[in-house]
Amino acid sequence: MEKKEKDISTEEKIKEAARIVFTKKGFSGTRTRDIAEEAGLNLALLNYYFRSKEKLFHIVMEEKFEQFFGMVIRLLDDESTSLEKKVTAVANDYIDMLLANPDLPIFVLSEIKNNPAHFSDRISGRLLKSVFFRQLNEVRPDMNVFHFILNLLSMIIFPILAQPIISQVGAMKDKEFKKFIIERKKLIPIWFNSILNTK
Amino acid sequence: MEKKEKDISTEEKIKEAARIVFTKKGFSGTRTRDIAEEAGLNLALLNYYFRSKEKLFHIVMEEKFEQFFGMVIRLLDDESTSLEKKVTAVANDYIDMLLANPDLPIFVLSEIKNNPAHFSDRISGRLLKSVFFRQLNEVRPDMNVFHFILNLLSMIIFPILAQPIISQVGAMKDKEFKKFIIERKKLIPIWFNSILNTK
DNA sequence: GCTTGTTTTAAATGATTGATTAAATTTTCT
DNA sequence: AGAAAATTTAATCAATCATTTAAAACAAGC
Repeated sequence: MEKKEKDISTEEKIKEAARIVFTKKGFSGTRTRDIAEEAGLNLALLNYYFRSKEKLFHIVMEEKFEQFFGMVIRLLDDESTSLEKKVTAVANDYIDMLLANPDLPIFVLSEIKNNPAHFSDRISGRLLKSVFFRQLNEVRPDMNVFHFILNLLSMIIFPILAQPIISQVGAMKDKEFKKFIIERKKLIPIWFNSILNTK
Repeated sequence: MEKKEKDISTEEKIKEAARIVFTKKGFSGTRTRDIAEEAGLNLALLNYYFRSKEKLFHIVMEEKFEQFFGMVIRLLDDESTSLEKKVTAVANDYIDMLLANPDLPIFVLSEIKNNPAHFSDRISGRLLKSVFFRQLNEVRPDMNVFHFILNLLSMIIFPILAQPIISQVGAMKDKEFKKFIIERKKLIPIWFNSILNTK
């Protein structure tokens, strides 16, 4: 008759399992059975709580897109911090978040690619015209600011995307890789500055 | 009784269609029917010429991995060119190749991620210990060369991965984007040098 | 403890998809 | 032309998968 309180609700268990499996395997690589199994629940419960695989996916996807873009947008669209502070903040916080969620970038990039409509206007509107853009434009009015922002994001995100290759090549073990990425927190602001000061 | 010469063989038609569909949708997102349709051929022909979806995929995947890694390895493992020449060569040739094959990077990264075993030793062996690595190490013995090579590849590859986002955000139209990427052929060697000269 | 509404389970259903088959057609060689 | 081989087609199979159903288990209020 009424909602009972458990340690964690079935609905939330399903969502959590869906987050894990969808981000790891993508929409088409995920079977609803994988999610039920990951959640330790009966398969029919997925359709009982969420009407379909698509609906459940949509919920997870919106969350993940917000996670991927939200932090970087908030950090870059801050009136109160300087350009330099922004770069170090993004390098520090964003790298930490990506290390904790290594499946996130490829998931977001893949799913936007096979269905750009997923990318809500709510997010896209905030990406352009951030304070960061204005500040960059003051320092280098001669140049397309997209080059710089893409350089920054490239240097942060790409190594995370490339980790499976780096592992497979045997270049680094997982522990080493993490140290390597954390090193970049310090280095990226330095590199970014030298790029910025190159005329 | 014997192989006949046609304008293009059925086998090659299937392979070409498989290249297109697999690189666009990945293994799990591709239905064998999609490939047959793309090739304008009957579904049964796929299993007649290639024994299964997996086998056909494997052929395409090996080709694509070679395309993705082969060029950059050849350019970087050349005894006869200087470090600077290598950077400009990679920026020029690799960007051209990626512009012609925009689906390639995300395909390779995704498929290696969900099945690292796909990544053959033949390729992985060549990636490390290229001449480029040795040359970089001479210039900056104080620093992990992986930082530099990843910076270079990041700046080249990531914007291609991000194109669907850039389009969706409305930041650039397709023509603009291409011009933007081509601009980077000139800029990346400059940036890379300033990174390299930063102590 | 009985009723009522909710949650969970097991089983089934129907659609999709990779793979096979057998017959038909075309090509190749003599 | 005619036999043999290769290619193509349509029909079908078998497995997988998302979704539905119906009944069972459970909780809450009286």
